[in-house]
Amino acid sequence: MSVQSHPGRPTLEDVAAKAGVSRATASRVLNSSPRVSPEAQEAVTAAVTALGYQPNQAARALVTRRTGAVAVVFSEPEPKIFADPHFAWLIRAAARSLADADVQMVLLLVHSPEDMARARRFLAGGHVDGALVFAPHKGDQLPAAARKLPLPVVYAGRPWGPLRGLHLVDHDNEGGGVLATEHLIALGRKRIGSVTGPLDEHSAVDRLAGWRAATGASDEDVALLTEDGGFSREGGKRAMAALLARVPDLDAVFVASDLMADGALEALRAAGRRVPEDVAVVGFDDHPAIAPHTTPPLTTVRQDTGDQVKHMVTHLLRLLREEPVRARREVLPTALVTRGSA
Amino acid sequence: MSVQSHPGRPTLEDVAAKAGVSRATASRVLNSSPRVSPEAQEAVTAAVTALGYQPNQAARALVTRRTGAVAVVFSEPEPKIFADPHFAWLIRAAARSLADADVQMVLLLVHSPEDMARARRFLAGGHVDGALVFAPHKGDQLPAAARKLPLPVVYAGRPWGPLRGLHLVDHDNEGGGVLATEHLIALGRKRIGSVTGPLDEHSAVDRLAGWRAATGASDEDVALLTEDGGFSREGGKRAMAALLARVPDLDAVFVASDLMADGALEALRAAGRRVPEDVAVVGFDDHPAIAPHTTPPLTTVRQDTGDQVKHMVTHLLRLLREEPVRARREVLPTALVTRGSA
DNA sequence: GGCGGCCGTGAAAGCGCTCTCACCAGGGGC
DNA sequence: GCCCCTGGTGAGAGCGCTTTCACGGCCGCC
Repeated sequence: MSVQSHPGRPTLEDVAAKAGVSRATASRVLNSSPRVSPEAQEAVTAAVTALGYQPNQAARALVTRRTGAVAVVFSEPEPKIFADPHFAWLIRAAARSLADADVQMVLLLVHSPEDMARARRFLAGGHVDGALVFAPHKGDQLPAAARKLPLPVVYAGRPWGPLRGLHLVDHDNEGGGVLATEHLIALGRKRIGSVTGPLDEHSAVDRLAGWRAATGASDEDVALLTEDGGFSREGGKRAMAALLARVPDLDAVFVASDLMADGALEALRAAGRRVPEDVAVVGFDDHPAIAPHTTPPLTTVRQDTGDQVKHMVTHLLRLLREEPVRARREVLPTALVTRGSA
Repeated sequence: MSVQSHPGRPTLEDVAAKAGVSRATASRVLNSSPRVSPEAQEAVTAAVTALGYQPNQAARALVTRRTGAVAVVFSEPEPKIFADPHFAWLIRAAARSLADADVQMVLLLVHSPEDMARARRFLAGGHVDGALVFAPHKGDQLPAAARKLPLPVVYAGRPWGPLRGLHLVDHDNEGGGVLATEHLIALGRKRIGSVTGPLDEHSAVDRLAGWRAATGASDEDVALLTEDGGFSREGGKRAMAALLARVPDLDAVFVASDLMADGALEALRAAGRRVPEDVAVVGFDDHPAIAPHTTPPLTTVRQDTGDQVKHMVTHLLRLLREEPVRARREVLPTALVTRGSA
């Protein structure tokens, strides 16, 4: 004989009745409030399992003003999201970190102005408690729009525009660039070029800055020795070919992403240059699906993307709980991983 | 002077007050109920914009018993989700289709038994109105678990286990396999092999069945002329190499995915075979990031993944609205796309 | 002119939960 | 012996919305 007199999912009322306590006490047990007697605790727990009770999220959200969901927003032109395995990686890392924290992940992919409007509406609509935003490109409207929202946001990397008040988790891209380039210098290389990412992304700018700091390159050097590879495999190939044509005596290159480095290696093969004998190559990312599998295996700068996302999630959860955060901006270290290419 | 006397987001009450109507009428306008006078309509709309009103989802969900969210579940071993661009494509297609329908997408990635338990709990928890499930592997517990839930679910492709009562959108994989193989036969090829996907996926089994139907292969032929490439680039390369070693006079091969075909082409190059002169190759997927860019460009069987996901979403939404669905199972057509490889 | 019907509207119930507040024991301090 | 405090509990308000129900006014019909 069931305590429920009505159909459908059991409510807290049903649980309370079955446990012989009030709804308030049942609620206290569910939210593990300290002031509940062991007996009540046990009775309620038993009733919950017996009834297969699941709290109604909507009702809970209505009173707590918490949805238990977080948006993960990628603002990136369409093709990128397919071609670059980095994104799959980021999405997966976010899914895992958020699942571990028992918050649900609502994925927003922003490709067009309409998508932007929709995302803005969505974020303003109170569907989520906070957001993780990946919007690296210069001119992206999202960060500006997001900061008007009364919604905690943590950025991946440094977005463009004023940083004041923003929370972000970045990697030490410049430091990584220095690491890569100094490694090449230590190998005795003299003509060191760089295939850069698109310079409308801070990460690309910073990695280039690292190369420049280590080489002490002049403006003319930069124009001569660097080429934008757009963070794509094809772009890396094209940029490498261009660099070789312009600087035939190039003996090393710092390529600002593993995906581009894979393309660059192809271009070097096509040009008949041996790696690392003729040209040493250092990548960036230490992407597990790329760096160990290139020919030769790629020496690269390791950045732990999973770790970055984990930090972002931790940071956001702290903001949601209104706990003090150590710093608004976290910068994670990078490290050199030596393999065959340099 | 604001009508609101309290801080925070405006409520429907505020809108109603500002528009000079009751909360009920304001609600009717928001839900575009037919029986509202034009004046009331206008007044409410004006008040909404003036106040920047956004309905509280939780409150709405509480009474309508609708969350406005749908889960998208991928049950797939971990490495796959990185390496295969197909997934990024699926995720993007789902994001777009769901966004168009104004429902939010909650992404669930299931890699481990713990993930499974969590996903099950989540789906049972009433967080979402329905689910799109991608769980192609034999032995996956998810479909069995999901069918116990009082939750509309639409599957991508044919899951294993009893199909009774399941809603799914599949591609005509067998028909595609026939198409590919008959094309090779029409080219006059005599020794036609196949690199298959993992045979714990129905799509792989069906594509192989298509090849078999077209070639009329015996069981011994199957053992000799086919090799599992695991739907990965590396696997395709390895399987192709094995096939070449076993059947030196092979003059054509149907490779059951573009990613594997890319690997197979590499293996053929390494073995010094010309494509299509010595060995003709037909892939499967017509993946836009792969098929047009292989060397030579890949002749392949087109399946429109975006379309599949769109059908899944439409089907699910129909289920959610409790509208009649034409059929529980939809099978989308495939078509041959001729490029350079065959 | 009277009446039924329909249209637009508002009052109010209630969705399932959390949390404040009040209450009641019981124990310890004076 | 009285009071205060503390730990456990329950009654009930209220979160913001949808939706039922009842009501008043207007039209058209006989």
